[in-house]
Amino acid sequence: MLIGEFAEAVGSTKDTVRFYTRLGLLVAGERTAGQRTYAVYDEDQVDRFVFIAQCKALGFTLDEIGNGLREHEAGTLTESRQQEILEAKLRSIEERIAALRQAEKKLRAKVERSGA
Amino acid sequence: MLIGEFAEAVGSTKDTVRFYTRLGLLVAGERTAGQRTYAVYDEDQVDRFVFIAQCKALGFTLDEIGNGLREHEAGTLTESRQQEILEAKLRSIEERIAALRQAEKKLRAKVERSGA
DNA sequence: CTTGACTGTTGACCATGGTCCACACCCTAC
DNA sequence: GTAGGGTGTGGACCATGGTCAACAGTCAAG
Repeated sequence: MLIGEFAEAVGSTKDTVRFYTRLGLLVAGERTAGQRTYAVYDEDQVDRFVFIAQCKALGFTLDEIGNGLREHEAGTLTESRQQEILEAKLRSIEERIAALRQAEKKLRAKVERSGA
Repeated sequence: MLIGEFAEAVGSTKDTVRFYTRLGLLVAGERTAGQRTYAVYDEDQVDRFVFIAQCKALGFTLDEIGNGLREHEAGTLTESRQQEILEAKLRSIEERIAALRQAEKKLRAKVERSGA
């Protein structure tokens, strides 16, 4: 399908799809028409887009997702490697939570001081 | 003092100080020399910079800090207003923590699924 | 009088994840 | 043949918080 239909199918926009394609997160086929070529996306790319969206929801950046997909393509994305990546992200999330908690604690102290 | 000394005093860089000054977070005096004027910072600005740094550590953006400082200058930054701002930030921090926790939960589920 | 240190202005650049715009081409329907 | 809808490319632009580089003026020391 062409980009418009694809974007519609995954609930995104053509611009975002082009952006992901430029980043190599999605792979488009080509259809020539006159002197022009149009990008064509198949069902695999729909799955891929859904996967990307899920990873994003888990806190991965597009860059990290791209690396993961490349590892997958290269065949180096073993179970243990996946485990490793997930756990690393888990740790970084925990770190961010801890940092926010620190700020929260300080804020609470301030609120109590000025509110008391 | 001139910008270099000031930046040194607050443990920052000249570029950052200029950046904050452009944003109106810091206010510089002027000293003319020849056809040029140099920015001059006094002790008040040191305190101000320290305050900004503390706010940043609490999770406020420079924009929010600027608004707070302007309210302070306008005399509308009452105790209750401060309380309000701190509590709003507290809420937004809690929201972010909750969002990260969601991601964490999903990640843990994934880790356990693939690890089991 | 020249060198070096300091400063100012302007504007580009970094990452992040897009969004939007103009311009040009393609195909179909009328 | 022309309008309308779709598409592609290139580039600008948004927020966020700076960072860096080029160019030019100032000032003190040697």
